[in-house]
Amino acid sequence: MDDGHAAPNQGFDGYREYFVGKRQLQKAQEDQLREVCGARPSIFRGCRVHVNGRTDPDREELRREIVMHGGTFVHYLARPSDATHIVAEHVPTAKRRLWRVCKVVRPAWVLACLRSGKLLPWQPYAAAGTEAAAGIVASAGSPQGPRLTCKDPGFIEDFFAKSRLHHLSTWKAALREKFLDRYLRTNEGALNDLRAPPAHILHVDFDCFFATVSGIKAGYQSKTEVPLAVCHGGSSSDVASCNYAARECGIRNGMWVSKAQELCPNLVCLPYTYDAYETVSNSFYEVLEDLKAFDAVYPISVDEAVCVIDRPLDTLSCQELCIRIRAEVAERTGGCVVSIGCAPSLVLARLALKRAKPDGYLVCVKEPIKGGDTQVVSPAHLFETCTLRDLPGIGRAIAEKLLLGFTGHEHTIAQVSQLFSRSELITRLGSITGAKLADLFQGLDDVESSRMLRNPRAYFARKSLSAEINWGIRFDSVPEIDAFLDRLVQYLVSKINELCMTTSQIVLKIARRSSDAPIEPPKYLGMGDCDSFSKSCQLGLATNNPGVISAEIKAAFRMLSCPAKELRGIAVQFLKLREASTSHMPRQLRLPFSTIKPLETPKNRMKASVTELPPVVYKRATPIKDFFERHKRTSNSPSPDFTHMMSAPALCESFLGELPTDLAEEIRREHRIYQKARSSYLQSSRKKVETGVHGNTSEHILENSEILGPITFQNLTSQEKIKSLVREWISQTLRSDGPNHEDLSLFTSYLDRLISGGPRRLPALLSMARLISDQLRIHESYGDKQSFHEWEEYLVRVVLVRLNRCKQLYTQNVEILFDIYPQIDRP
DNA sequence: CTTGTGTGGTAG
DNA sequence: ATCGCTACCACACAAG
Repeated sequence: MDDGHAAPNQGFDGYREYFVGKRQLQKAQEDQLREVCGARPSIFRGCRVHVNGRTDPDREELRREIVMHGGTFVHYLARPSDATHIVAEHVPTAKRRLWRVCKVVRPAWVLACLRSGKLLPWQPYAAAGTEAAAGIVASAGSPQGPRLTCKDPGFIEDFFAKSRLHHLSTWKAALREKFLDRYLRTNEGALNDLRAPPAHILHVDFDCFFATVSGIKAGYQSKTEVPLAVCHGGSSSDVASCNYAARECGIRNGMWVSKAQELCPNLVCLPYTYDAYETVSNSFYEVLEDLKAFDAVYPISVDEAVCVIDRPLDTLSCQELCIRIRAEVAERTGGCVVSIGCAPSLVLARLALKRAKPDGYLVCVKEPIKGGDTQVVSPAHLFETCTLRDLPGIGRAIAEKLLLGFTGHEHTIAQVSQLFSRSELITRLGSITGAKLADLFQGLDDVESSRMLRNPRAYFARKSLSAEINWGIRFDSVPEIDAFLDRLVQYLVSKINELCMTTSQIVLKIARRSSDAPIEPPKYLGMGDCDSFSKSCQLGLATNNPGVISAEIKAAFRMLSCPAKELRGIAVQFLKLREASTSHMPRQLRLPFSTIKPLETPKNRMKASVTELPPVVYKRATPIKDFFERHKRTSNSPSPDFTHMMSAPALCESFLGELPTDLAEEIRREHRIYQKARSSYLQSSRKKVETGVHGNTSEHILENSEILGPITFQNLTSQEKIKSLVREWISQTLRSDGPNHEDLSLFTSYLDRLISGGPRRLPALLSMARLISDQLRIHESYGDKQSFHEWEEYLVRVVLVRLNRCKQLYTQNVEILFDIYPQIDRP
């Protein structure tokens, strides 16, 4: 095809002659080649090799190597059996059936044979599109186990292991943590005190990172002409990354493989190679470190960093540095290409990087010498050549708000900045976004980005932790979802424990199929068009306790009233993170006061004010968006009726007795969770009434304490007898179904009467809290898990909250550490 | 005015 | 088949 010299321009009659003549010429060339280098090992003896389509290395080079190493080159493949091996980057769809039994290999096979000096098995090099290639991928991935669904226990881990976006997020978080760790220990790798804007900023970024690295791993050169894409497979899988050869055909990241293959039938799909991405990324950051050229290196992502030089440097030195970085990275990463934008601000560096790609660098200076190097440009040049969307933080939605009907890719920054004044931007986009864009138009960094340079400690510090899954979510019933939520919470709790932190606000976010979306979207197991809803929940106390968190999340799911079958996505977020404990003891909850040691010295007072709990405020349960409207919308669906359950005081046990055991069990389980949702509503509204009516609660209670007699529980007055009753009650219910809700209310009201009894009743209250905690500790490894969680929740949400409230009423500056489950170790 | 919740957007 | 994550900011709105 592309055979150096074009076919002679002759008539139809001449073709046969031409081909015969050409074949003789080729034969002669090959004989000559063999003579010239006869001493080479005959690796390909007996092989008849045909090369199909565009390859890398190209057809001529492959031919030379095959012939020189004893093989026969088959120029024209009349029948598949004419060749023993077919070399191709991929199998064209048209040939797939014809070549089904052929050995179709990638050029990498030839290279590998040459390297090892012998004929290698062809199967590992099977070209994309062959059955052998599919077989290799499938068997290499997982050992043919049954595919996991979202109902299976290992689903979350399995999904995350394969999700590119999960990996990107995880890597980013790890890099930030690593940066912070080093910065806090040594102040190394960051600027000490950045008063003035730094002199030079280099934004360094790999060209199509995944595609290049996966390509190299599959035997392609980093700048191959072969169009490559990284994806999981099939037609509705996403192109995670494609190389520039593929982009020339119009293929874009995020596009579906089916669309990409329409645009470019030659496209070669490569599997993800997450390990290799990590390895290359590590080398990348090592290069930046080893260069010792920067005052700071800030991680942006696995394949992207911002390097800062805080001293004046002439333009030529900047260029030399860019060239050096590119060369070093290529050398240390098997040929990967990074592009670089160098400028006096983050925005300009970013724009310069955009224009530098692919495979280049660009230095932006205020006044470049006219007619000088093309790698040096002015800010104005960047504004005239970059589009609105190239600006950081300007995505689809914002661009469309400004340019109705356009995506923001059609207009240059210079054009758009002419169209809008600062105040117009603020009117259209809001005060902060508008002002930010106005600043960006001037080449000034926005506040948020420059915070990274000015205060990296705050910028990189983690403020939340979350996990979400919006693929493969297909449930039939709420208990299945409960089990999933339990696992998701467990996953997050192990993460938060690794961080040695606790959370006091959690959020459940769900995606629910839009009413006009089909049950099954075009993407296999995808979420399709969804509405999203969220419910947040204040915990009152910071905790890492999976039982407490799980119960809240499950209750929150009820509040969102989404029918199980409509659920398409689930997210759980931990907000308001705090350091777990200053004493490094696992799973301690701080209680508000102590009978052991009141703190009085000024020194202790100081300490107490630092570790003091935030005041516990019972939040009003806020009505969620369109709650009743949505409930109405779903009330004729099979989902349980939330408001009905809210008002139902108890289950009729005799009725339940008539039902099959598993069904009755399911109903009881449902009921328990609705009771939780209900009780949190009742408590919060009662609190609202109390604080609303009595301005000064403490005075009122102290007054009452004068007229109250002995405080009883179940007609018992003796503290010891009450305690042994409660001990028995807890121990029994832990081994069975958990505490009865009515019983809990009675006990709570006893606790409340103790509180109203004034400060002298506090030891009794504290002693009850200890008793519950002790019982939980004793029974933790036996008994029913669900019951345990219920008692645990009661302790944290009801008892501890009351103790905390008392602290505000009666005592100040007193604290103890209340060790609830000391035997549980944290990693 | 401040505060908090729920929703939406963006980046890599 | 296919793996549509996650941290963080900003806004609208409601409630005090």
